[in-house]
Amino acid sequence: MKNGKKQTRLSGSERTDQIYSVAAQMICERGFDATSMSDIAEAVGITKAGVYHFIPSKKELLFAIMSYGMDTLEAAVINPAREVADAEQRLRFIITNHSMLIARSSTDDGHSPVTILVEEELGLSPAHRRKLRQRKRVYVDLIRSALEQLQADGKLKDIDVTAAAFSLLGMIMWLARWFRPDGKLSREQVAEEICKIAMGGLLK
Amino acid sequence: MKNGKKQTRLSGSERTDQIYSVAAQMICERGFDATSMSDIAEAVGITKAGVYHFIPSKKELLFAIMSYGMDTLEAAVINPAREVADAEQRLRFIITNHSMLIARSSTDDGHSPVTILVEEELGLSPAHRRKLRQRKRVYVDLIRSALEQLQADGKLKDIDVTAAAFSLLGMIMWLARWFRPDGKLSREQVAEEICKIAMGGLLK
DNA sequence: TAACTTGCTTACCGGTCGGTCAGTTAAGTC
DNA sequence: GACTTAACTGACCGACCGGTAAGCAAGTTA
Repeated sequence: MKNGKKQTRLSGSERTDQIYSVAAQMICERGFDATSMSDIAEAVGITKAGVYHFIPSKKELLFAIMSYGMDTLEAAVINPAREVADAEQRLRFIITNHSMLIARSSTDDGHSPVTILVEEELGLSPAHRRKLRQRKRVYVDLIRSALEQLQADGKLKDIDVTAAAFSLLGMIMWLARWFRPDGKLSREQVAEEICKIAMGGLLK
Repeated sequence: MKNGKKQTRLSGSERTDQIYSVAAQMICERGFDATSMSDIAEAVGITKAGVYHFIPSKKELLFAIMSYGMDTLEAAVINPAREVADAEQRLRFIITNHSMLIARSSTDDGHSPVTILVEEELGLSPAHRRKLRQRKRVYVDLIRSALEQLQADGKLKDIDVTAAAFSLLGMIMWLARWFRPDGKLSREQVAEEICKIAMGGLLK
């Protein structure tokens, strides 16, 4: 111990959790390439080699963080949505809850693992990219099937279902780029606005 | 000349144009960080030092490419839109033409300078970022003012204008992520679909 | 107390990055 | 053919990257 920095030794799982958490925050704020393993190590308070005692590689780290983002989305939006029987209510649920999730994790200069799901695909290996894409496809299919059901019920406007599904997602994901928690609209309000606009554009 | 590669000497402006064009394509396809100056040099057919004879730095290169993307957007969408007197028609013009522009430059694995305007902000210096943000703000203000005019005319639904403007942009920008020229919808069709969905969500 | 495990450090590796510099070579001009 | 200009090369630089090997030191177990 040469300087005043705290030198607390942590248990393996504690340290691992801390590394993932710190790395997630840094990567979301500054980008994957702009965040070096030494940066992460310094922020955690140990050496780079110390980090590699717990983490196999930088790519695995990114994959784990993005998987965590997907886990969050599934837990907060996708799985609960499946419990909603009515198609229109299910769609409303998806829009508002996903919007809230994005808005909740937006800060002034950083994003959460839920939002970098989209941005850092280039850093992944082909195998990892394939896995995450598949999970995303499940989500898109959930939205599309809700739209198709509405179409079958004659409630949908005369629009292409695919274009509708992705336009919906675009509105929601774009939130991360402009929403500010200290703005004039609260998280709840902005989620409500997006739901209004989207449902107005889709339903007859 | 050691191998069979062509060794045509070009004039300064020709070479400069070629470098910008090749670099733009590569950076859009593979990302800014994943494209090294040596990669660009090799693709152009000269040495890295040769590239630096025409280009001051990598950051300037990125800024120039993104500025070009913004130029394109202004020429194809923003400036012509100002000539449309009716607010509703102006909004329709913006949506369809911006969508067409995005769709036109989407390929299977690459994007054009118009689409990376969004993705590679992190690679810019603060001063450059500020300049581009200001140009983007002008565009957002154009959309917002059209919406406000519609609101004053009582044609707009009861929605927040800011949320509406950004939702619109989200739908359009997201196109770059899912539209494929070989898909079942043509560029014109997809632009029309987005216009329908958006206008349906915004207008009474 | 001795053996073992494990959290962690110091020192280092090969490789690549953006960028520079001192020249070399081709083309244009007089 | 001499001179100038400008396109371009080859060799190199320091910095930093992701990742590793060997060993130390603190806690656990026998």
